[in-house]
Amino acid sequence: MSREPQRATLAAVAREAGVSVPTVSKVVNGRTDVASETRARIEALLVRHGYVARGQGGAQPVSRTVEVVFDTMRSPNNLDILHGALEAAAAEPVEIVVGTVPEDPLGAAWARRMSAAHREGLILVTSEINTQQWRQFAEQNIPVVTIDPINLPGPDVPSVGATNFNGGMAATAHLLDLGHRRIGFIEGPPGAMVAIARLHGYHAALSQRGLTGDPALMMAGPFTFETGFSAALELLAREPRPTALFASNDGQALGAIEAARTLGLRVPEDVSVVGFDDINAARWSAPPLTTVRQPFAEMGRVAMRRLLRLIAGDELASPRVELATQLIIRKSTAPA
Amino acid sequence: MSREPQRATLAAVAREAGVSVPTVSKVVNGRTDVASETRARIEALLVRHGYVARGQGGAQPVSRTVEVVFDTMRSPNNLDILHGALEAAAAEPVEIVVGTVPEDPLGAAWARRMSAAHREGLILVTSEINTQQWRQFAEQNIPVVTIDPINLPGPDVPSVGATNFNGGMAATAHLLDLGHRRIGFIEGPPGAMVAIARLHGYHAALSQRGLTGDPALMMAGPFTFETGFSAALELLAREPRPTALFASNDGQALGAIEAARTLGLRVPEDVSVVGFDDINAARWSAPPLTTVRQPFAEMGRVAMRRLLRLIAGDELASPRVELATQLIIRKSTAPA
DNA sequence: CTCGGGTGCGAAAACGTTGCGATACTGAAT
DNA sequence: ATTCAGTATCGCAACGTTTTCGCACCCGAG
Repeated sequence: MSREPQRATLAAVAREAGVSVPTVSKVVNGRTDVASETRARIEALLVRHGYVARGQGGAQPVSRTVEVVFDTMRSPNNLDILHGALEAAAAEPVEIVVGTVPEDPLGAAWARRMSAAHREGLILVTSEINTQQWRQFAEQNIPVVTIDPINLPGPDVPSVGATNFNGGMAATAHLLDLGHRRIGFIEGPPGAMVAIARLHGYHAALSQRGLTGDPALMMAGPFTFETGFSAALELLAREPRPTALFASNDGQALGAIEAARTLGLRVPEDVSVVGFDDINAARWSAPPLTTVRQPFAEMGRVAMRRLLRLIAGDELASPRVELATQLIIRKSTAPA
Repeated sequence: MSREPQRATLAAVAREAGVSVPTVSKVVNGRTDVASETRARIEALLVRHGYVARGQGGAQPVSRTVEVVFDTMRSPNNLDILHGALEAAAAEPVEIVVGTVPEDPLGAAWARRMSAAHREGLILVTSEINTQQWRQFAEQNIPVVTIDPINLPGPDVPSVGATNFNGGMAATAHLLDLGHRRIGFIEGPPGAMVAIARLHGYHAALSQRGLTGDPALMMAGPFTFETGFSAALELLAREPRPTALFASNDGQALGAIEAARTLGLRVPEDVSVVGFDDINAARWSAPPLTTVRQPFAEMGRVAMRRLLRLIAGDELASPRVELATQLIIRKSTAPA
């Protein structure tokens, strides 16, 4: 076994600075008989070694942690969310424990475990939260902030999301402006709030121009490439063929582009495609995908900041915050 | 392993920790007269032995944590690595604190902070580690496992990677088998070990057939789409034009495809393109990218399992482990 | 009584502080 | 140029303080 772990000590600093222990001590105590150049060098090393005076070591720098829980580790969006959350947490500083939704999210064990581990709060990403869980965390005094909750949480549950409705409207309006009238819509998984909001944005943009969506131009499924592919195959077989497709996320949209290619249709000449999220692959696809950008990193930042405020005991003026989405027009859309 | 018939006892923990029974007792009872380093060591052993106080049967869930530190939160590979690490950690169970490389990674403060926070180990992803840091963590008795370290770490530093050399060879051999002879190579950032290994695999495959790489067909740069784009623009302007490009990662490869398109060249009819990593976007690109798959999730799993073994006090038979890469042939390569 | 565990206390080590002297350097007087 | 007093800088050694940990002893259950 190697030797004991050692904490910051004057001797270590002295050795590295090439001076004696007393000299370092004099720097710490603000004595004057140290050359300013030596003093500067030692002070830098003191910081680097994280030296703390022995007496006041009692104020234990107990590390603070919050937990960030994802429903899945597969969505690339989650990395950006985590990135933003990390940035915001670094300012406090608070550390982040990552996890996935536990096996039995309904039991009280989850909240108790977090309490026992001294987690100060929880950010729940694209997951479900029901009133029972919410109460359990409240009982343990653990604030919870959700990001894009799957279900519609209670009105008290703080949540951070994006303007999915506006984004859906903007994308649809963009297609309408280009002259498209038959716009196929690939819905997200049934019940997911973000998907529902996008769908309603689609409808809202249509009805704003006195149009109504054709139920025959709707397909639903999970947020996957495969869903987009198969849904687009069906939608593009409708007569008359839709001239544009709006997919509920980028994975679906890229699948739709692939489906169009399979059918011998050119994007955007024969059919325009719009996605949602603006993942990396959207920028790199052929053609580059017109899509609605979600500010994932910013959502992570905001969620963390709100959680930290809740931990500090502040009240949130509004439990729900929606960050602006932005329509990014690339090459997958063209006039009808 | 020796027999462990008895319930965990203070004496056993004390013996293994090299302290007296009373000292362990003091840790259990939260006395203050125990050095924090000693306390951390004993606490870890208590958890590992599954010690439960005599009176209360209920096992108190003391949370154990390890830290996973990334150099950047932008690489999509990192999410898969984290995913695998989480799976392996869940089995123990151990929780994962994520972080990024601190401002001053050279100072001893990092190791000391981790020790103070009772982190039991560290996984360092695509980062640099030098002898000094390695010693500092060793001094704190914090095992470190690296994943794809940027530099060539000391021979003692445990590291997990992929067979980058073999992958580079396999991809190049694939192109050679298709009849390509002028194969442009887009290198990774200078100094990165993974990039160097891929480059050498390329050279090895060439020389195996008695060929040598043309220095005029080499371009280097970061692992980005933009690097791939601009490098490919230059490479494809060479005379005679290379019939294939091998990029050191998928981002570069997708940039190269875009560059080919810009020049009016068809992929794969006019130029074949191979990437490295097999990110999602590779499957979804047009055409789908032939690439060398790295088992990122598996790398995360293996790294975590090795770290947990080091924490348990086991020795690793071999500090370096390379997991197999796999050539995924899609549609971006064709006969010359 | 034995075994597992808890605790007061003392000793030793670790850590930091301080007085003082050694050394080098400066600048002015010789 | 040399000397020499003055000063800045820093280490030595001794000292004071706190931390740490085991010994010895205690308790309670079986």
